[in-house]
Amino acid sequence: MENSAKEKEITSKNFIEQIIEKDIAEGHCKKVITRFPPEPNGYLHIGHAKSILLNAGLAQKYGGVFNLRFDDTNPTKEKVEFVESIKEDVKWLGADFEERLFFASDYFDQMYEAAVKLIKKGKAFVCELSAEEMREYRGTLTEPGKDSPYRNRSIEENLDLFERMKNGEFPDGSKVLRAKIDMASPNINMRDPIIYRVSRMSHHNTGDKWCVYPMYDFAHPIEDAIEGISHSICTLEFEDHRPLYDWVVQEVEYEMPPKQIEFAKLYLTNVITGKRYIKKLVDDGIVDGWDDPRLVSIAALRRRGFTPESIRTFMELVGVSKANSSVDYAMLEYCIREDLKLKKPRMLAVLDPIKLVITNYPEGQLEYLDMPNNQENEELGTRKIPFSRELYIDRDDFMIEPPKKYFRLFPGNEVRLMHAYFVTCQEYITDETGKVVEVRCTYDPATRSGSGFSERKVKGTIHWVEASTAVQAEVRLYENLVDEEKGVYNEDGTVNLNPNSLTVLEKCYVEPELKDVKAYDSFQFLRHGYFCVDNKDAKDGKLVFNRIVSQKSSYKPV
RNA sequence: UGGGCUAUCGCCAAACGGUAAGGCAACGGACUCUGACUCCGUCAUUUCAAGGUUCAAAUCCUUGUAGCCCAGCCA
Repeated sequence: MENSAKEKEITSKNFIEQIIEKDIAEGHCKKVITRFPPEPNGYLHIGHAKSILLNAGLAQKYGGVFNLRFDDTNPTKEKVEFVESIKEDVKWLGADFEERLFFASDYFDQMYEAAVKLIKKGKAFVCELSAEEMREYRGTLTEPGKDSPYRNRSIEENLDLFERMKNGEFPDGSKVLRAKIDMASPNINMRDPIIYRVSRMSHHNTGDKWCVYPMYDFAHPIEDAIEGISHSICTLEFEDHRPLYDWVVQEVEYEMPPKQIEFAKLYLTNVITGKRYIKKLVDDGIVDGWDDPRLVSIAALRRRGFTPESIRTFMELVGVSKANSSVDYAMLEYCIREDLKLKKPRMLAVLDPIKLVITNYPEGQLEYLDMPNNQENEELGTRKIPFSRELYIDRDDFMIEPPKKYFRLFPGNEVRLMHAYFVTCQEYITDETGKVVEVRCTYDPATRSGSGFSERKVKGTIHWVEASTAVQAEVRLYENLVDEEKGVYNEDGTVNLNPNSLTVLEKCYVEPELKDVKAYDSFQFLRHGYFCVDNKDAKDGKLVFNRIVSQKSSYKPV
């Protein structure tokens, strides 16, 4: 098959690709090696997905490799359960790290040696200032700091002290190892930064072997250098750390040192990404855990029914730059519609049912009609759908007094029942409150779908399910978790919640074909949008569908 | 008020001194057994602002303005 003209390619190169290509051209980089280096201290969200797919994509594009490395240098915050969930999410996104799964903690020996090397070069010293003193000596944003009184210890003393720190001879927080750089630097990160701290704590990977743990600024460049990372891609807030990164790789004397490149994080409009806010929502029972479909953790997106493909496309559309920006959620919705459109079967589902009785259809008769699974993709084949005298239709497909340009059912009007017959509304029945409970129609047998009938046309086509064979299901509709009008956060730091972020429809009817669906199966429900079987709640026998995204509609009732 | 970074359509984002790509959204219209999809059309005489250099500036220079990040023994 030829690529159709609609296949558009992004031809421009982002700034990182330009840097990499220049490095390759100038011989600074033999092989492109990238990495995603999460700290295993929480669940991944869509922001991480950008970094994962960026790094993995770059490696693939330039024939290099991509590593997954856990940056586990601070045992106080890390847990093995996060290691597992992160591995799962990265794989699900399709970022292939193959066997290259690494842990920063596996490099602790090398980092320790590197620290010793710095001490021997006179570039690091053991400091005994307390945390508060350290802060005072550091200076401020506008004033330089001053040298630690411990800065000029002899190399021998530093070596001895550092070894004893490692051996656990000193309590937590009593001593640190600091790089000797410049207390007057306008860049606070260069004011003799701490590179090792004492923490006599058990580590999830190395157990009780270590009593000292390296700081990020020291550990990270070494991790990158050990793995031969060519381009160490991180977010903007680390820009100020780059001089220190470069200092470390230079002083530890790595050949072909990695190059740090920063890009802007992904923000989405009207979503909550802050860990502490989400935690509060979970604790308060407002959302159903970290994988609540209204959230944008990878687990939530998966449960909601987003596909890895759609997220990859999204990241390509969003692009990479250094400008802080917030991408419209509609772009994500576009990507999932685009991905599912031709791949998924289009099914009949009635979310808010009213009964429709065809008075001139033989009682007790059940016929099966042919319906394509997806009219735009014949490969998905066809199926048989049952039809009889009694059906369900959606409440908003009938109106007693229709406004102008309403094409669906109303008294006296004829419409097509999708893939079935034309029906004309003769009367309707209401309950004591005036609510419509039943619509009574007559049908024209000559108008059967596929029969080639063309005597007359109808303006509206509505969807339906056969009443006796229909399967009951629960459908959950999601809206933004936050109130768009008011903005995400209040002045007091609380979140402006949208009270209608979740609508549960418990009495929906879907066609019998959907009886045996599996978790993560997804479908288009005609007129309603795309839906995914809930993998969590579907387990206890209930048939639960999450709406991934609604169908677009240009019809605006007046 | 020290340092670093950023500013191009409602939202992303190209353009690298040669006369403002593209996508999302929106809005018209055609088509339609989904008011969907598809198709066709509209949508920045101007790039945060003001000056300057140049035959030519979003791109270079100057001076401003706005936003983000940095003073963890977190990453």
